[in-house]
Amino acid sequence: MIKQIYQRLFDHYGPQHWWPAQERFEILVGAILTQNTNWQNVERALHSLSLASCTTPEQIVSCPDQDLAAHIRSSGYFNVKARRLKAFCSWLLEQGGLAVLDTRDTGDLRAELLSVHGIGPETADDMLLYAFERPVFVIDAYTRRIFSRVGLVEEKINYEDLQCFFEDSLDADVGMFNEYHALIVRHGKEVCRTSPRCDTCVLKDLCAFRAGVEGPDRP
DNA sequence: ACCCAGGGTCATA
DNA sequence: TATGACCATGGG
Repeated sequence: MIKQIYQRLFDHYGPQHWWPAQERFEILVGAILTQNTNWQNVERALHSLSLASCTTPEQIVSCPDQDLAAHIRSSGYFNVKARRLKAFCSWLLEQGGLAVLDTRDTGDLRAELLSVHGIGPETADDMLLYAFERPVFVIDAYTRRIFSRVGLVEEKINYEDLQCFFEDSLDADVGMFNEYHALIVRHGKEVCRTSPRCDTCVLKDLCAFRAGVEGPDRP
């Protein structure tokens, strides 16, 4: 069923070409900036960082807090995210850079990322999948919403359990994990929002909701 | 005027 | 361990 849903989303939306960034470090920065934030606002912040020549770990750690916060202003939570960016960049530098981290075991790397201030499970997994190209399935609010709505998992399922649900059901394929998560976000943005609009949904027949009619076991 | 967005931390009970 | 407050901009 999980593979069939992937096929349907892919057939309907096509390839999403994620992560929308050019350099690996930009992916890592974007993963922090996009926390609970629209990607369009993140792009402005990334552009602003670029204009300010604040595009390397060294430049970010040496940038005054006030200035860094100003550069990423458009991405929201700018004081919080400025501190998180600095924490991540100083960690990255003390680890010896990306090339060193590339040699690390995926499980160890994930645990170390989670130990950095401001990096939680989703941000860590974004980094692991899209920047380190490890076969880790990214979970987000859309994933939980879509897959509980089609009745495959409980609505309150926790992050790790939902992640295992995907990773146990699918081949560990980085390219497919990349596309699947991107498709879930795309689908979530277009159709499956907080209030169901299943009339135009590709997963219409699977969803507990129907257009204008509630499912029998749903409030 | 509302609600939401590609979360995470910290303080409380 | 489990909720709730908090962070904050920009678009619909």
